[in-house]
Amino acid sequence: METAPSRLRGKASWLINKTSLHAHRLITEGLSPIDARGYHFAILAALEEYGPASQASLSQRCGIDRSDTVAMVNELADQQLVVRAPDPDDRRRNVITMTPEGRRRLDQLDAVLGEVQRDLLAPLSPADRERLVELLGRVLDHHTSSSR
Amino acid sequence: METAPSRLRGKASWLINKTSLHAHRLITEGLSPIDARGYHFAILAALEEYGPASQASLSQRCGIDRSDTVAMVNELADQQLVVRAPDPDDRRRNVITMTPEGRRRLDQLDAVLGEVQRDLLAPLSPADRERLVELLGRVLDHHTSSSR
DNA sequence: CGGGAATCGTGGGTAGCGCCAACGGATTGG
DNA sequence: CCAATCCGTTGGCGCTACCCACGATTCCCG
Repeated sequence: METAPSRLRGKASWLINKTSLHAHRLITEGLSPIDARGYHFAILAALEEYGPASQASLSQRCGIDRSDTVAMVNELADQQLVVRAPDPDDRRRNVITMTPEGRRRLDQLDAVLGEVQRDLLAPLSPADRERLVELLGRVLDHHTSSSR
Repeated sequence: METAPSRLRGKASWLINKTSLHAHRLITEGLSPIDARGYHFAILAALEEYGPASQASLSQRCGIDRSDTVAMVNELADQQLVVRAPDPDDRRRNVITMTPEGRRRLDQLDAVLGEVQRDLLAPLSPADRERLVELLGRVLDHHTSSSR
């Protein structure tokens, strides 16, 4: 196999993009057999951590576009993992609530994604994995706080 | 600002995907004003490091699909940064050669992308940036060697 | 209290990226 | 010499992340 140019290998943006592709592939491979996708996990996780919420706050918390959130909530509602009801206090809003099935589904997705993390970070020691997560978290915090 | 669910923040795949998006945004913002794109840099870098090459070896080295390489070489050739000529030794192949303008362009793109790296990794110390690049490099090596 | 600004859900559309299928021309290997 | 392979090229697909526009609702302020 021919090696990648060292100028590329040294660019963090290149490494991140390529790694992101691998991660994305692993995720869809792991999730599509059980008819799920990454966004489902994000939304369920937000519901579990913060309780019932409007679609707007879900999309803001998960970094998903409002339009796309509609589709995700549709899918989750179709699978009875979530209930969408108009908010009596503010009739512009929908209140999205996780069902018990949704709660179970969240655990299932978390297990699958945990497996994916292990595959993805296979060559790294536990300490190195933590270090990577910490570094990326710092980068992400910086960019999401400065842009908002 | 509402915080992302901790279940998401702990997943390396999520952090990587989000960071990749920021990187991608910074890159296109930096490159589109000068009518360039990330792939251009990749191909020029490969040509500089390994000399004239066929499109097939370029796409393999850069991890770009053969189809997309055609378009990229078209764009680079339109801008006189690269010359495409049939290979007399193997008439299936084209030999792609970087022009002096291409060489200069490579330096320009490298400068812009260097700036992007600085913006992207702004919150990290030089040592941390190196660490991040090293960790991602290990991950990437593992996945590209095991799949090929 | 009234009306303009902002918010929410929703539908529609767009652009780029990564990928695959297929083909004709050329070369290689058995 | 025939089959398998390689190379460049075209065309198309699916997904993701966006953006805009719209009606309905609520908020804010004069």
